[in-house]
Amino acid sequence: MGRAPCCDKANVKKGPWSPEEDAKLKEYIQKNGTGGNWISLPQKAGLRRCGKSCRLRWLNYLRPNIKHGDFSDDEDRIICTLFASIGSRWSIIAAQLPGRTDNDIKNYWNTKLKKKLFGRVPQSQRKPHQFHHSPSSTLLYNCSNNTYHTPATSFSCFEASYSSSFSNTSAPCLSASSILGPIQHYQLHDSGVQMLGGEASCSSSDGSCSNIQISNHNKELEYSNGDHHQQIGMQSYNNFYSEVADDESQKLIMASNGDHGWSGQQKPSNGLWGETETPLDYGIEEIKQLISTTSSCNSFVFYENKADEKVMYY
DNA sequence: AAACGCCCCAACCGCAGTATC
DNA sequence: TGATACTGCGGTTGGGGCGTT
Repeated sequence: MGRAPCCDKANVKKGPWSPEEDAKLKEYIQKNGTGGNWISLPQKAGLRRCGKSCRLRWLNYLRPNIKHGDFSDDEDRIICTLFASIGSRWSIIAAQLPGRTDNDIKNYWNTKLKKKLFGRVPQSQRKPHQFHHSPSSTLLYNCSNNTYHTPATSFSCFEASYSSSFSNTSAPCLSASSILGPIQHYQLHDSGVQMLGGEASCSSSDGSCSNIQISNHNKELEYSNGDHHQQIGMQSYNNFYSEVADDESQKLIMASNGDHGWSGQQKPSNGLWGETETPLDYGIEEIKQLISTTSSCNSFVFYENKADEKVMYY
C-alpha cells in the first residue's frame, strides 16, 4: 500500500496565490501559528490549498523579515564559497544569509550567479586543462572527447587532488571527493580516466603506505598509515573529504562537514579527528573565516550538465 | 504592432528522513 | 517493528514579462 496523498488533489487550488489567499494565510498564522501541522492548516484557515503549498508560500514569501531583491556582493561571495564547499545544500546556504530563502538562493544561483561565475571565462576560450604535478591543479580531463568530466554520479562540486605518488603503478593517480560521495580514485591514462573502485592504495615517498577505505553504505572513511589504523570520524552523513598530498607526500586531509564547514585541516598529530576539532556551531564570523580560507585554496571546480555528460570548468 | 524567444521566479513534484502510532 | 503521517529539501516546470526581430 502506497502513501496516502497529502491532500485531495482534485479539490485544491494550484498555481499563483491571490492577495486574498495570502492575507488569509498570513492572518491565520499570525493569530494561531502553524500548530505544527501544515496538512490541516489550509482547512482551518479556510483555504483550498495543499498544506505543502501553504508552507511554501509562508516560508518563501509571507513570513516576516523576508528579503527580496538584489543580492549584495557579500551575499554572492558567501553563496559561491558555500556552494564550492558543500554543493547545492540550499537550505544550509540560506541559513547563513538572513532573510533569504533556499528557493531564492537556488533561483539566483541557477539564473544569475552561475552565469556570472562562468562568464568570467568565455566558453570559447575555455581550454582543456593540462595536468601538472601540483595538488591544486587537477581536473578530470577526458582526452577522447576533449571534456572535463567525472565518471562518478552525484558530483555537484568537488575538490580534487593529483599526485604522481598516489599510486603504486607508474600511471598518475587522482583522488576526488564529493558532497555525499566517497573519495574516488582514478588512474589517469592517455586515453582517459579509469576509476579504481572503492578502495585504493598509495605509496608515499617515505615508503609508507596509506589506504583509504570507503564504505559507501555507512559513509565511513578509514585511514591507515603503517601501524596506525584510524577511522576518521564521520560527524554527519554528508561530510566530505578531499585528500591532498603535500610536498612530502604526507597526508593532509581536507575535511569539510557539509553542515558546518571545515576547511583544510592538518590531521591532528594524535591521528584523531576528535569532537573538539569539529566546529559544530559555525556563526557568521566563522563562515567568513571559512570563506577566506577556502578562497585561498582556489581549487574548486564546477560542472554544467551537457546532455549526458558533466563538463567541468574552473 | 505582432511574433518569437529567452529569462526569471513562484510554485509544484517527488523523495528522503523523522515522528508517531 | 512496520506502517503511516508529516516535514523539509532539492530538482524541475510553467507562465508571465521583457527584449529583439
